[in-house]
Amino acid sequence: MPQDTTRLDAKVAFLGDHPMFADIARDALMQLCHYAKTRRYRKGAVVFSKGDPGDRLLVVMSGTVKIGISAASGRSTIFNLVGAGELIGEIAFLDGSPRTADAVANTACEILSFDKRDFQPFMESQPALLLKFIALLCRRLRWVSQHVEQIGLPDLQSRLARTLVRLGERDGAKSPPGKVAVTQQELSEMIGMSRESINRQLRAWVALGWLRLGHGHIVVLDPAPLRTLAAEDTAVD
Amino acid sequence: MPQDTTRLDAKVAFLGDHPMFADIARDALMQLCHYAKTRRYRKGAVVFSKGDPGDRLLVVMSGTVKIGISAASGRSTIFNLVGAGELIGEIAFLDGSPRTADAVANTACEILSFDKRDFQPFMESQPALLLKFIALLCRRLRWVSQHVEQIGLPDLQSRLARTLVRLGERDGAKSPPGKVAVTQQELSEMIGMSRESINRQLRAWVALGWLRLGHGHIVVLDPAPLRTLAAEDTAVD
DNA sequence: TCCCGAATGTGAGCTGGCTCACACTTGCTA
DNA sequence: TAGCAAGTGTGAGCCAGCTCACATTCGGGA
Repeated sequence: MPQDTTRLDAKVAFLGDHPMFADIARDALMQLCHYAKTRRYRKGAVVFSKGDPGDRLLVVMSGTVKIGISAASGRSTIFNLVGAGELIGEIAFLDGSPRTADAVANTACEILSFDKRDFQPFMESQPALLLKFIALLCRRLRWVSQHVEQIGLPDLQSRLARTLVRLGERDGAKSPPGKVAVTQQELSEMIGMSRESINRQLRAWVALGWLRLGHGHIVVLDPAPLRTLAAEDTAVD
Repeated sequence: MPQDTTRLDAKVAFLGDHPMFADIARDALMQLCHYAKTRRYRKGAVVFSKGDPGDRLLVVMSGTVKIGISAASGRSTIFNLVGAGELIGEIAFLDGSPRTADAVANTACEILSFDKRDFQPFMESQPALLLKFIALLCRRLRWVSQHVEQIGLPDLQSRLARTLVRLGERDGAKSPPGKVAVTQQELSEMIGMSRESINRQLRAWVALGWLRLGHGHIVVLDPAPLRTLAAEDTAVD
């Protein structure tokens, strides 16, 4: 099956470039890729839902995925927006309990998945990989903790500023520096404040020349004053 | 030095009972304990501060420790209140970056600490221990993620209810079932709402017979209605 | 090229929770 | 056992941000 070989090659190439898997011996990687499945999702498709068994580890190959919770009331909270190269669903996968959040395709995307049955024995035979997972979990914890910090920030201004800076630091190194691909609706769901209020604050910052707004993205022109606003309690060192 | 032997025995006994270290061979454990230091802190003492190098792994032997951030403005946010047997400082320890939060003794307490120099080589030679750390990090992530979920809950009622239920599930199995050792001030710092508002809501629930309030603790008499209030968006299964 | 849905922009009230300012209660400790 | 600090209880006013209700603008398909 030439088709399968091609796809296998694509998977091996992708993972061989991935910081998480790069150190793994080529033949072990090929072995692993044999078991990995890729699947395409259209925008808005559900990748997994809160409560599902966490029996697969997923890697985003292209597109972006929204990790969050949608309440029955229609209200929803976004924990994280992840892009190509990022692992998702690793928590439930690693500790064997049900998924704690929903994952929804934010754009059309392609996702690689490993079955726990195949991946776990492999993982446990590779202490180096365990260490990578530990590093990944630490990174996630830091990210989520920063999120919790904002609960302490009382006003919209600091919360929004902090979120923009945080997103900017993570994604802003792309094509136009400082560009963050996020809608105001999404910001609202990350921060927990209304879209309207967020829009008003963003406009105010545009007037000051700190930002530029576009459809579905924001360009941070001058991160310095935002960082100052966000600081407030990072006055540690 | 008989003194040292006694203390060593105490450490070995403590760790031997600890779920994280119980599986480790006795002699390896003794080896490890040789390097471990114990230290007492009085109430309010700083165990570590945000920005410090994360070069030690700490285990609370007695008392409770507050993990959080104190802002320059006096405002502070509590991430977690941890008690005897719990590890603290594991994130910075594991990923080698500075501490992301402050740890302050909430009561007088005794804390065991491992130096990274001593512990790391030991850890990396024990894949089983790595898996335990992974499990620990997953538990932490779940805890913190639940915290983030509340950002989405708009009103004080649901946020407070959820936090009480969450604390109750964790600590409530103690002597009087449902007793949570937390002050209203602490609740306020965890939830990010004012102590006064929290007090008013708690009183309302006392009037309904759901709670009993004491100095420095709350007894949840009837968790069911609280759980309902907290649910709102956990309407998954 | 036209259309449609998604995203953004903006005004006008209303109100939950904040702040400030106190009194009261409890339990430790000297 | 008196005193004091920490924790709790409560009123009054005010305002940031919410909700509701639209208009507008963009961008991608048929």
